[in-house]
Amino acid sequence: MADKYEQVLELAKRRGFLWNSFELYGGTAGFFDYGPLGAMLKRRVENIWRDIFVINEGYYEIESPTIGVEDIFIASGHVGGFSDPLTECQKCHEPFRADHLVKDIVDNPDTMSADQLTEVIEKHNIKCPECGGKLGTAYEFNLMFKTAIGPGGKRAGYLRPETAQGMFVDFPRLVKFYRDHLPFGATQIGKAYRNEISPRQGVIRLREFTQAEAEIFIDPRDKTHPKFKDVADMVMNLYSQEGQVSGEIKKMTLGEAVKNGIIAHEFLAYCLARTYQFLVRVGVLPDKMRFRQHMKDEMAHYAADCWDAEILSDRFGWVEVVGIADRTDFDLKAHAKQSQKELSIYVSYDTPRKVEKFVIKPDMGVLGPKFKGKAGKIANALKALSSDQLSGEVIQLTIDGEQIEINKDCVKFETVTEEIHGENIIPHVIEPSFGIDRITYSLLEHSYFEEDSKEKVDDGEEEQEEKRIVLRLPPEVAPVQAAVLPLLSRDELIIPGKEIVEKLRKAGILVSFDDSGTIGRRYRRNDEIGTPYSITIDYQTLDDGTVTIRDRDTMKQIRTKVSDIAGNIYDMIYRGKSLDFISPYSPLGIV
RNA sequence: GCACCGAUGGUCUAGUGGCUAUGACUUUAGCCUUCCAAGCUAAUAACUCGGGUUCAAAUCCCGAUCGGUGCACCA
Repeated sequence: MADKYEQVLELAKRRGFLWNSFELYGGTAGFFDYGPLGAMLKRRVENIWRDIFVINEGYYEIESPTIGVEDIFIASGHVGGFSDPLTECQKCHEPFRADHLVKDIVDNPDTMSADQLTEVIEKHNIKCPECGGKLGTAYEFNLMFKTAIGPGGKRAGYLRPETAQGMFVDFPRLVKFYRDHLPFGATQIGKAYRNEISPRQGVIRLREFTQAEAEIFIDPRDKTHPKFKDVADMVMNLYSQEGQVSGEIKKMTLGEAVKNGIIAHEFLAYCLARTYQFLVRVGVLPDKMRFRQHMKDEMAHYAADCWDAEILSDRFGWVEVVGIADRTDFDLKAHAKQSQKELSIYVSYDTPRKVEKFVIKPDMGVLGPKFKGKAGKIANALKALSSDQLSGEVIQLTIDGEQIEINKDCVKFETVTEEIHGENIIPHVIEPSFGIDRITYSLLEHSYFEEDSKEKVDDGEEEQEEKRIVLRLPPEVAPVQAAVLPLLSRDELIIPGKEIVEKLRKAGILVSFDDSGTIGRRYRRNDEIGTPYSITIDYQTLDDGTVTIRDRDTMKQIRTKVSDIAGNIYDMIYRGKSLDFISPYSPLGIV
């Protein structure tokens, strides 16, 4: 029994959406090509993402290299944490974590190299816990693809396992670009790479995949969102930590969810809303979508809250397609530590704070000439003293082992009240991270419909049902936006058809032309790839300059003037107008 | 990575240790055709790869690759 995945993938393969990569050479698991229609579809999905996050939210897109230097991934934890030392039983071939096997024997197995672990295993004669067989040499399996930068292989480079680090690394530049104001965000759409041990599930788990990520830097003291009120009434399927215990998905508004503490704060909830809008706009069915909160033990230790957008797929069940996390200041702190640079931003207080401060002012006019080269050190030593120590007639100091006496006249001190206007803080990061490939696949699956066509052919003995395959893609993401079809394959219809093609192309519409076979067949061919509108040229076109536009989903047709079609098609694709809102052409001016 | 199952034109599939390896759909060219795939004529196109057994292998055996399923893995 063919399931939907099989049906969708068969269509995707046949019509040029998705192909297994390197098929010519036998293929390799974990890699997919986007064919002509798939690449266009994916690009349109990405552009809608840009429209929402870059244009509307104002989080500019950057582009950083797909190869990163080692320091980045030491800081991010991918070099250490993204790999595990494995050892395999030689007899039953079961793999085990080498460090786990020796943890009762040595103190810090997780800091040991694979060679050291092998040594320990051999010395203590550790056997396979499953079958008692001999264990093989331990090796590190890191999920990052490693390469060498430059000749000699001295400098390690890694293909990035996520795009996020690019935004973190550029943080100081971004702060300047956004002129020292929080919140701000930067986004990136690009490839990431993970050398999965055994990728399965087709396009769901890839070794090379496209991420669209936003890193939004916010003030940790204020996690509200100015536009939250616009989305507070949106109803979502929320599968919270509690809900997962009781197995209950709750429909509720985002306003309620924040108020009841189910979602940690407004900013995160706002990101959920935008994610929902994005997914629906590209063609994911709202009923087959939910937001699942990470359980406490599932969440990274530093994360304040984390929600995944999940999409229901026929074969794979609920598939994570987006992760939305409050990563706090973890990433910036990690890079600050690794790079030895301060990664913070100055923020002003609403009202300046008054702080009492004890100020010591050594009189350099006296100290300088008297102590010459030592004057600087003496001044610093004086500044470190407390008011008690400064209160005597003579102050005793030890500088470089030498006793020095300073007259109290040489140093002034006082308590002053200072106004502090702000401070350097490390922003928190809200990170919505989208798996574009999974989303693209999901919307294909959600758009895929097989319909029984109304006519059944009675073939004498057996009755055959004719089915129509339709991809009900939102017009905005459909790769081919309109098809121009002469009713009959005759020059007098083909020539005006080709003129219409040119006209639509000039209007920026991706259009195909097809004059082969019967008209019905051509409609079906276009239904199958999701072309939303078909324009048919018939003999009336020659008389009065009108054509019909056929709607993919309803199969309804409407007649309109050739001079109007570019505008009409554009409005229907990009402005959400439906066929019903196009005024039909009538020679008498009567509708 | 382990175990089990599978792999035949673009798609779905028939088949057998032995002549030019089925069929349907698709596609292409042409005919026909005034609106929803099924008319006519023709054409293109396949046994996953490597090794072995054999006079002969797409078929049997072994291995690899890819795909599916279960286990492990999925920061």
